[in-house]
Amino acid sequence: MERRASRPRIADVARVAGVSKTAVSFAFNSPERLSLETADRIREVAESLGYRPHPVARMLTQRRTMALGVLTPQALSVIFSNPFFALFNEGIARAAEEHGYELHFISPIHGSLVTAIGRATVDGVVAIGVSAEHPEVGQVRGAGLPLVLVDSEDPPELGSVVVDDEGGARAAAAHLIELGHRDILVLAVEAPQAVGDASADAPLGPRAEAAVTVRRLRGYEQAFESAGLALDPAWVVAGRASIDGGAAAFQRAWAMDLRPTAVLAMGDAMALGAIRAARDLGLRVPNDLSVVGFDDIDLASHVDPALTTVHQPIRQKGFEAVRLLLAEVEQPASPVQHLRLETRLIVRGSTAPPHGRGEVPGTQQ
Amino acid sequence: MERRASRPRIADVARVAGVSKTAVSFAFNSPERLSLETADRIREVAESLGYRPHPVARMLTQRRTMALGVLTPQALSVIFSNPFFALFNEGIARAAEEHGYELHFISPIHGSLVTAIGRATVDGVVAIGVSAEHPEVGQVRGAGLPLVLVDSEDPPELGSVVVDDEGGARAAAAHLIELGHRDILVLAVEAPQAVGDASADAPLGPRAEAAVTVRRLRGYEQAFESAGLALDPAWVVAGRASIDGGAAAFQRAWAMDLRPTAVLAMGDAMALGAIRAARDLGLRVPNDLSVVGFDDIDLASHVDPALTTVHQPIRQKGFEAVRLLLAEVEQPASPVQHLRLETRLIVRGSTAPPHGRGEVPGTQQ
DNA sequence: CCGGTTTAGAAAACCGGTTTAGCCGCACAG
DNA sequence: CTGTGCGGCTAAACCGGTTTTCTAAACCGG
Repeated sequence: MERRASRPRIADVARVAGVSKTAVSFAFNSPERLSLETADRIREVAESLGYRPHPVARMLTQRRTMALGVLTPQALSVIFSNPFFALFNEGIARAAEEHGYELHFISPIHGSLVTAIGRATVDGVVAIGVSAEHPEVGQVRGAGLPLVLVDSEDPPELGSVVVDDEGGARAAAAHLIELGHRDILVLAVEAPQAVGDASADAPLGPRAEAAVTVRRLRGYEQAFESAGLALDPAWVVAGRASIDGGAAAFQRAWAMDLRPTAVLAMGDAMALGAIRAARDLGLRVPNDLSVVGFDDIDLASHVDPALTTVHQPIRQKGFEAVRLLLAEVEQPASPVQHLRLETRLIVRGSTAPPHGRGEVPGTQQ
Repeated sequence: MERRASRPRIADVARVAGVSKTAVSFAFNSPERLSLETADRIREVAESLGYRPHPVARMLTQRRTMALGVLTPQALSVIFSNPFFALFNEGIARAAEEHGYELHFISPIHGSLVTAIGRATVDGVVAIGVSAEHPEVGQVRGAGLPLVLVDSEDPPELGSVVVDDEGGARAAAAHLIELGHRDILVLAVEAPQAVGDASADAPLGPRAEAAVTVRRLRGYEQAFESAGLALDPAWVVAGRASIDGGAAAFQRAWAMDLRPTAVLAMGDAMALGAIRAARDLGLRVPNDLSVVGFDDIDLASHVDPALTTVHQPIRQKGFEAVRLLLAEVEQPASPVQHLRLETRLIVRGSTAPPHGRGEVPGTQQ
């Protein structure tokens, strides 16, 4: 058995078959330009040698990679441990495989997104958590790659997919107000401290994520105003967008002597954290404290009580982003498209009137 | 503003700077071979033109891609929605980014893993759910790529990372037996029906997953035998490895008039499904039914009651697989390595003595 | 039997870089 | 004054394919 036999090249096949490289290439790519007999013989030889065209060489000549990039300022390991991305990636993946494209994740390498982009061999990029002010956007466009933004519409000449964060937030706040709550704590997402260290090349995600935070906050405010109330900035506490972050933020608020009857969390993970912290303080949810999340991750419907939250179509967001991107990739002349998807409030078991006033829904699945 | 200006090539930089392509290349890769002055001037010109070496061309000459492949027989969208893979990918990602490698997911394209592998531009591959009998293994090796197997040791000449499935299963069964259970239902993972259709090129995952199933089943059996009992094949029911699959399997067993006091599920999702189904039948967990899972996914400790399960270090499995792979990639001479990681039983709230006999642990977090 | 069109395949250019071999001019040793 | 070594850079080969251009033989009608 042949050991360490380095991969056969097209020239090897040509030599063994007694033809030119051209003929071998034709045998695979345009067999009609060869006699049936020759084409068959070449393919047979190729098979026996275990020949496969080298994918990199192929990309170089064809100027396509048949791969799409998913650009995120977060580290890869974060992407995969985050339930939001799990859904988003699922949508992205479904669209990509439907069209026969592979997926490459473009995330900081040794802390640098710039080098990661420089290495990416893709035909187009979907970027999430990134907008105009990021130098990365310019770099991708400089490379001549189509780019579709998710959760940002900022450079308006780029394709984009966003959701109605404002409307969703408005509905969430209105729901609590309608139930009779007045002392409402808002848990905002704080900008994560970049990726590990403040590396030389990038003030990363913060601002783009901030945009989402701002939109949701605006939605909350609108609901307050519509009800003739005002959102006291002292009742807005920021924390990391995780279970622990939510718990910590709630505890901090409690320590500041805030005694809310309800919580508006900007993410389900934070909401779950708030519930945990509240329970540790002896509060019952929803009897003593109502909690509304945001995003509607899978877990939200599986906890007890099931979480009232604002649903946003995360899978679909990924799916559509790839769809728009592929339109640009496959017909470069086509106009960029903008898409805005709806959000909607899903009332489950974690909200009720304050202080046990009125009926208590309990666990209504 | 320059429109559609196609990406500058190295020749453009050379022309503008009045030097050869070689000099430009040196300016970036071996500046010491140029006078400081020339190197600076070239870099300046390159910068002003927005030049970036074309990554594909670079890969071709350097014969490295600085990317690793994650090979799975499952569709990409499955990978991202599965909590097991979420943890596995997290480990993989952490190791890859630590070493400055990108990650490419190699999953069936239009149902064919073979074409996906043919397109993959990577320096090495980690394969999960795949073993000797799969033609894909041969293809990867034929391409001259280092390959590390996860959850299989079958072609022994390949690097591998496995966990002690047998020992974990033994501990799980022993735990139930010790609590006094005798009527124990086993929920096995059934082979998923390939990817969509029975496409021409691949009898995919089934057999490799079956190997894990077999190992766990053997572990259960061993515990039974050690206690002088026997595992009745009629009490082994197969189902899909999901919450719904677990629920369905439990219901099927119930319909067959099996009345277990405990369940050994080969995955946490199945265990959760069994719990749901049992509750729907009016059973209380753990009072009327004890349930033990396998894997210890994140969710396991967050449900109520928290799930007693066999912990396997999934993140670590991914991390170590990449570590072994990189050793082969970076020093091709190095010997392949085999790693076996431990599993351990984690007793939480979903198990108790049968029929409320003895004390009831309740929710002990 | 001849000029023109097909057909089958080869030669060469190309994709966009890196790398090897080598050239040129200058300083320095003999 | 000549040979040698070296710094600084270039020409050309190369990576492994695809694609364009070109050629020789077969075919074809008149």
